[in-house]
Amino acid sequence: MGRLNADDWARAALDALAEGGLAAVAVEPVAVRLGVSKGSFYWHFPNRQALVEAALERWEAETEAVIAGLERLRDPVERMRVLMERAFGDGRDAAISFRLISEVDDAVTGAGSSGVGAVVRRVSERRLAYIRAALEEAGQAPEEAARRALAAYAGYLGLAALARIGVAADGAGHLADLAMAELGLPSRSV
Amino acid sequence: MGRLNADDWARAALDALAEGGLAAVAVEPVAVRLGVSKGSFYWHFPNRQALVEAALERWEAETEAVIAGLERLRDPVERMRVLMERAFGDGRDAAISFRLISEVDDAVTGAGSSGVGAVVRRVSERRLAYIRAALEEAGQAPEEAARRALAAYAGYLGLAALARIGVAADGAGHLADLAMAELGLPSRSV
DNA sequence: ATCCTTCCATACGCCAGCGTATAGTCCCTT
DNA sequence: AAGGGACTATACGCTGGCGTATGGAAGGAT
Repeated sequence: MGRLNADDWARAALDALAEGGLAAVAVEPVAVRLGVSKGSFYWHFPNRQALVEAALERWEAETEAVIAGLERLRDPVERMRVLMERAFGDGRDAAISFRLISEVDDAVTGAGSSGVGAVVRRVSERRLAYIRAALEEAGQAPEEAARRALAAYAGYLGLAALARIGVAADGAGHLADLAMAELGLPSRSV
Repeated sequence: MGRLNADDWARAALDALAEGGLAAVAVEPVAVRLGVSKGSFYWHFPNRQALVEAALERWEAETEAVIAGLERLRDPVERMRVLMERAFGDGRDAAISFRLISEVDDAVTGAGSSGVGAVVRRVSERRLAYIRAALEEAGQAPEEAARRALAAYAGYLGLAALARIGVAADGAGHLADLAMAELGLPSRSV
């Protein structure tokens, strides 16, 4: 592992975030993870805050990438099925999402000092809006779509949390089917 | 606020936990919250770990108290309705629950150094088992009851998370009805 | 071959929180 | 009133993480 660039640090920071939460996105620990000293870090970034922001940026970009990938599917039901299977198959994103939300700066909705709140809120809304849109495209009334999207995404977050402590068995396909049912969509091709 | 006892500290620690997560259950900050210096703390407790455990103990006891209260209701459907209204009306317990889960010691399922994992797992299972039992008593098949209980509790956690960042409007009664539907139970007296 | 840019290591000062030691203060008992 | 137990304040050393300063190495350009 030769020289590093800012992106290597951002990637490692996101990994640390998934594993240990925001507190783990710390300069010295991540430096150890990269087998390097923090002297390297302060070359690429001005401070720790910038590292956190870089990790969040990557996370947000991943959401956009997933959505962009789904857009190639014409059938909204198919899009949701692929999304659910992907969502419940991974676990990494759910871990990040959940941790981020729970660690949003103490001031509940207020403009947190670190700006984490804004990103988390933006990404959450984006995902909900995307699911809502797909459900409406599939023929559901706006109100019903909103309700189901919220229930499904909340379930996604909660399930990830429970899976993390080993309470919910994380059978991938099984959970995806359950989520599809909650969305009011058929699990297999009509 | 005269002299303090260990219970005062435990109560304050649980408050801190609800607001700022495990990291906020720190000796000096809680001392400030109590308007006292940490000299007091180390008289009542041997170390910080003991304070965390005391807070967790209180939290677990609250769960048992709620269950004990529900047991006075004969109809399982009624029990669940009261539980859901209480659950979605408060928000404090949900905040504690999902923060605790998300902050369980980095080693995912492993025996965490602080023992937080064990308590969280125990409480989560207890709640799920209680809901499952009520659903079965209400006539649902074991498998269905397990599925619905899990979905409802996961939704509870996720919704609390989303409400925290202001994404899900937290209309109390509305959410309770939604949860009852997810449990496959009627929202109002038959 | 030398220089300059890029990247990294080491050493330092700083702060917050943990835990300890020590010296109180208040109140209750006798 | 004197003594002792219950509770608290203050001061200290220690650790981990932040940020700075400074001095290299490594490799391409000339």
